[in-house]
Amino acid sequence: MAQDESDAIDTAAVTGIIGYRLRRAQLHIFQSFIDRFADEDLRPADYSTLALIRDNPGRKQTEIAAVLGIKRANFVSLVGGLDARGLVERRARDGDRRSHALYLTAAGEAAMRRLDALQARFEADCVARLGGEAEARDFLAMLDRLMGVGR
Amino acid sequence: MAQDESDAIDTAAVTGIIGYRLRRAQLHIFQSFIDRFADEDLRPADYSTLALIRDNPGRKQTEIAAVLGIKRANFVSLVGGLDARGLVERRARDGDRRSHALYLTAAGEAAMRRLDALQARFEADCVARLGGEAEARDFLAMLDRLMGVGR
DNA sequence: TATTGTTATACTCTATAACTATA
DNA sequence: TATAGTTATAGAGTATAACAATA
Repeated sequence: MAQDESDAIDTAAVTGIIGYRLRRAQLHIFQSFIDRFADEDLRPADYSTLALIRDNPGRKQTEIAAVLGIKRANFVSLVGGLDARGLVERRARDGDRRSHALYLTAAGEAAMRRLDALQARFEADCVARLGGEAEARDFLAMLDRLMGVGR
Repeated sequence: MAQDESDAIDTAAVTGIIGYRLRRAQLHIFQSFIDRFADEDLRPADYSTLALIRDNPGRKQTEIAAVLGIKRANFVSLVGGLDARGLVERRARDGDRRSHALYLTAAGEAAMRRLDALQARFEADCVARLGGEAEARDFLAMLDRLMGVGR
C-alpha cells in the first residue's frame, strides 16, 4: 500500500477554469451515452445524424454534415456505416444526379423508435441531475452564451 | 447562387439534447482558447499540465496524468514537449529512481506569468458571457451535477 | 511481484487536397 | 467554373500491451 508521503494534489488552478470543467463534463456525458447505447452499438454522432435525416428527409449529405459541423469528406463513412446497417438510404435525385437524397429506411424508422425512447430516458437523467426543467433551460441558455466567446 | 428550393433545416431534434449542445459549446471554447494562445503555441492540455506542476512541484508524471484523466503512456509525449521547450524539468528523485519529479524551470515560471494573464482574460470573457460571477458559479455547479449522470 | 516511465501500436476523430461525375 | 460525393492521407487524441529499470 504505502500511501507515500503524498497528500492530495492541488487541482484548484484547473477546476476553476470553465473550459476545463466543460470538457470533463462533456467527455463524461458522451461516455455515459455510449454506455447506454452499447446494445444498439450507436455513437452520439450516429444518433444525431439519424434524427436529422428523419426530420429532414431528402436532404443532401452536405447539408446534414454542415449542420452537424462535420466535414463532408468525413461524413461519407458515417453515412456509409448507417447505410451498410440498412438504417439510411441514399436515393438518386431527379434533376441533379450529383447529389444523393438521404432518407431513413423502414428499419431506420423502427430503430429510431427504440433509440428515441433510450435518448428520452438519458435526457431525463441529465435534466434531473441539473435540478429540473427550468434549470435545464437555463443551462442550455448558458451554453448558447458561451458560443459567443471569442467573436 | 440559386438558393435551391431548400428552406432551413429542422435542427430541433438535436438542439434539444443537452449532450449535443454541451459538445458544441466545448469545441467552441477550446477553439477560442487555441486561437487566443496561438502566439504562445499552447494547447489547453499544455496549460493544465503546467498549472498543475507549478502548484504541485515534485510530483510524479503518473500523479499529474491521473488527475488530468490522461493515460500515463500518452502523457509521456505531452511532458516531453514541455521539457523540450525548456518549460518543465524531470528531476531524479532520491529514494526512488523509477519515477521523475516534475518541476517548472525558471523559463516555465516566466512563461506562466504571461499564460496566466492570458488565461485570466479568457476566463473573464467566459464569465461575462455567462452573465457574471454568480451565474458562472451556478454554471460550474451544474457541470458538476452532470458528472453524476450514469452512476 | 508491483510500479514508473517508456515504446509501439491501433483506433477514432478531424483536416486538406484532389479526383469523378455532374451541372 | 462550380458543386456533391468520394478517396487518400496526415495529424491529433486516446486505448492497450509489453518492455527495462527499479522497488
